[in-house]
Amino acid sequence: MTKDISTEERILAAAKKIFMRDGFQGARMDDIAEEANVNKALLHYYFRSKRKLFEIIFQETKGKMLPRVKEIFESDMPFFEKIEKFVHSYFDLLIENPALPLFIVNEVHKDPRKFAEQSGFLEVVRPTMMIFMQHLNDEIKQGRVKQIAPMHLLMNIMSMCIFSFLGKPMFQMMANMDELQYQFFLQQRKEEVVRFVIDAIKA
Amino acid sequence: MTKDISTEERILAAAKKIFMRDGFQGARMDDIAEEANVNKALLHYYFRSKRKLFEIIFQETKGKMLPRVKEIFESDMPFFEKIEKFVHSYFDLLIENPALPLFIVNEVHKDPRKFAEQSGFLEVVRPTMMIFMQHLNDEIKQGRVKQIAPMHLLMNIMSMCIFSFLGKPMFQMMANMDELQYQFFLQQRKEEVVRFVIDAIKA
DNA sequence: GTCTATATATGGATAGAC
DNA sequence: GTCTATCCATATATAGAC
Repeated sequence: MTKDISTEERILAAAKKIFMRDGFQGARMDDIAEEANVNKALLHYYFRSKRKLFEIIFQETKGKMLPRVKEIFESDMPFFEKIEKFVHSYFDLLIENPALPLFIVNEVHKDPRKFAEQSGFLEVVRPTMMIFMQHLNDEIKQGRVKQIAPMHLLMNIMSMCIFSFLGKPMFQMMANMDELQYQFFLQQRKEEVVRFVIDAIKA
Repeated sequence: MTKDISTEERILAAAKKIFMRDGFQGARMDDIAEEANVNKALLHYYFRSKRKLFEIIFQETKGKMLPRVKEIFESDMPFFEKIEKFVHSYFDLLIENPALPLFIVNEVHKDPRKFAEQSGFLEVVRPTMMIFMQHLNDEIKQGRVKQIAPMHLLMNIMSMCIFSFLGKPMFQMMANMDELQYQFFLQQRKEEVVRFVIDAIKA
C-alpha cells in the first residue's frame, strides 16, 4: 500500500484522473472519493467544493504546456530544429497526459475569459509567438522558407499534434487499431509531422 | 414571429443549439425549453426523454459529414483535386456548424462503441478509406507523390480542418482576433491547408 | 482527520387541469 | 397541445459523532 502518500495527495491524484476522464460536469464527487479510497465528505473537508477542487487541478495542469514551448522558441536553435523540438516535446507531454487536450479544449470553450485571465496565459504566450513570427519572417527573407502566414503555420503544427489525441477514438475505430497499435502510431507521428511540416514549407 | 414553424421543429432547433453548445451532460432541458419558447413538459410530450431528444439531433448531425466525403473520393478526379475538394467541403460544412467538432469529439470520447454501431459509420468510412489508400498508393508508384503512410496523411489533413474549429477560442485569444477576423482566417485556411498539404507531399 | 447521516439543490420526468 | 404543479433521482454540501 502506498500509505505514505497523504490523503490530500491521493484526493488530488484521484480528482485529476476523474476530471480528465469526465470533465467538470461529468465528474462526480462520489467517483473521486472512491478512486481516492476516502469518504466523500473528506473531499469537502480538504477542498470545500467541487469547483475549488477542479480549479486546483486545472491550474496545475495548464502550467505544463507553456514553459517548455517558451524555452524552445527563445533558444537560438535553427528554425527547423525548433519545429522538431517543439513537436517532439508536445507529443511527449501529451502521450503522458492523453486526456489533456479534450479537457483543455472543453474548459476553454466553456469560459475563454477565465482561461485567459488566471495564470497569465497570454502574458507567456504572446511574447513567445512574437519570437516565432520574427524567426519565421527571417527565414522567409533569407529564402530558406516559403512565404506563409505565421498564424497558419502555427495552427497547422498545433493541429497535427493535438488532434492526434482528440481524434484518437475515432481514428482507432476507422483504422481498427488496438491500444498498442495506436501508441505506435503516435510514436511514428512525431517524426511524420516534423517531416510533413518541413517538406511543406522549405523553399 | 415565425409562428408557422411547428412546435416540434422549434424544439428540435433549440435542442440542437443547446446540445451543440453544452454537450449532452451540460445541456439542460430548461434551457432547451426556454430557447424554444415552450414549457419544459412539452419536450417530454414530444420526445419522451432527454436521451431520446439528443439521439435525434446526434443522428441527424452525424449524417452530414460522410456522404460528401464518400462522393468526392469515389469520383475520378485527380488526387490533388480530391484533396482540394475534400478540404473545401469540410471547411464549408464546419463553418455552417462550428460547434460540430467539439460535439462529436466529446460524444465519441464518451462512448466510442455506440458511435460506431448506430448508423453504420464504419460501413461507410472503411470503403471510402480503401479508395483513398488505393489512389494514394497509385500516385506514389507513379512518382507524383512522396512516400507517406495513408493514415498519417489522412490524420494530417483532418487535423488541420477540424482543429481550426476546436482550437478557435484559444487561437482567437492568442492572436487577439474578433469574430469577423476569425471568420476571415477560416476562409483563408481553406486555400492555405490545401497548399500546405500539396507542398508537403508532391514529389 | 475520518466517518455516517442528513440537508439542500438541481434537473429530468410525470400527473392532471385546461 | 400546452400549461402548472409536483414528484423523484442524483449529486453537492454540511452537521455532528468518533
